[in-house]
Amino acid sequence: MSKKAAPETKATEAGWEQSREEFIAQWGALGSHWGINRTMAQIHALLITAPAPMHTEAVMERLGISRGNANTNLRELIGWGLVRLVVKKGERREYFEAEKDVWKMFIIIARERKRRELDPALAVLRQCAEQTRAEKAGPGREFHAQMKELQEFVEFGMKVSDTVSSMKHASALQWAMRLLS
Amino acid sequence: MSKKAAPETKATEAGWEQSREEFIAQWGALGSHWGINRTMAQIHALLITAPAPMHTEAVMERLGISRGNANTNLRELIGWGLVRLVVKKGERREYFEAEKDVWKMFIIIARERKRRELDPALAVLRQCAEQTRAEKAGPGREFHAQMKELQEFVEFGMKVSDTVSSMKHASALQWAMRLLS
DNA sequence: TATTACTTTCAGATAGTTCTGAAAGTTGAT
DNA sequence: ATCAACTTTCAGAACTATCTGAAAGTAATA
Repeated sequence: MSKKAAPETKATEAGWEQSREEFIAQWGALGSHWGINRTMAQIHALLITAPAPMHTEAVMERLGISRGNANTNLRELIGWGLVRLVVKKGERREYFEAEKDVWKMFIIIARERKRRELDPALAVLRQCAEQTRAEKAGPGREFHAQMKELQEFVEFGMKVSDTVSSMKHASALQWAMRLLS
Repeated sequence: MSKKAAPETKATEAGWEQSREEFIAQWGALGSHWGINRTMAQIHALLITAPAPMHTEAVMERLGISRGNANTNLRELIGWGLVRLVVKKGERREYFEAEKDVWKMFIIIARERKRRELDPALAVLRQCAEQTRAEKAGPGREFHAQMKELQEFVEFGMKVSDTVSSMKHASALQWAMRLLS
């Protein structure tokens, strides 16, 4: 009875484990739409629903993926700050644990997406606006105006995003409540 | 002098056309990070900076892409509502024109992303929360709580997004200003 | 120093996405 | 009904992203 799995891990819980399976699979599929790769999203889903930290081997087995794949995507998740490395004393291998607080997750993802999607866009817009500043009339002027407008819009959006993501959950909630009412 | 291009289209404007080239190329590259395909983003960039509506042939030539590709992506852009079909009387072929208002563009994109990214996520969460409602204790209960929490968070975010994207530009601006100060 | 228990890397394989171009379809004019 | 001018479709080609697995790397222990 003590050879492989922990005593209560397999027998009792068919119920929620089945939902969990579903959640992992679907979350993975959604990852694609979110610009996150499928495996990474699946590992994330697996870890946020894990009752305890898991090691690489366990992740590999649970999702049926290769060691290389598991390793790369775990590192990537750590890079995002969505997963932490946990060392258990007396153990060599590394365990992984996901950030479970929803608001923190949201902020992390929002920041990262801003960095990857908005920052480079802004750079392009600024450059284009700059280069055409001298245009005095005609389509050149129009183009300049448009780049400028886009640039300002993006900058504005970024400010809003920064403000929100530096709020504590409670104050964000309060603020949003006011908006909705 | 009247055979092909409008009189001032080619001679004067090397300057802004070069920036425009840059904008189109970079915007296309960014499209990938945005979950939009490169060609679609390029066509969009081309059209929002076009002084006048363009037809398929012109788009193909300007971007060096095939007819099939141009056609498919133009339709897709129309599907998003980012591009309108324009018919010129006395002409058979279809011209295309992009929505240039930044706020309108933003709303269209926000709605579409919500539809593609949030709606399906919500469906998964609801289902998972529902299926584990009966869990009374242990990891199953934890899982249920987590799905519920995520579900509520997403629902809340959707409400905020709906509220914002039904605002007129001016009131959104005013609202955001208050937030930032 | 050698061994063991892990982690990391990366070349090539696989899977997924996008593009081409030619053929088929449509529409309006004659 | 036929034609010319366009638009749409789609099978296969080209490209891109992701994954595998085995080899190389690392670090603790004896």
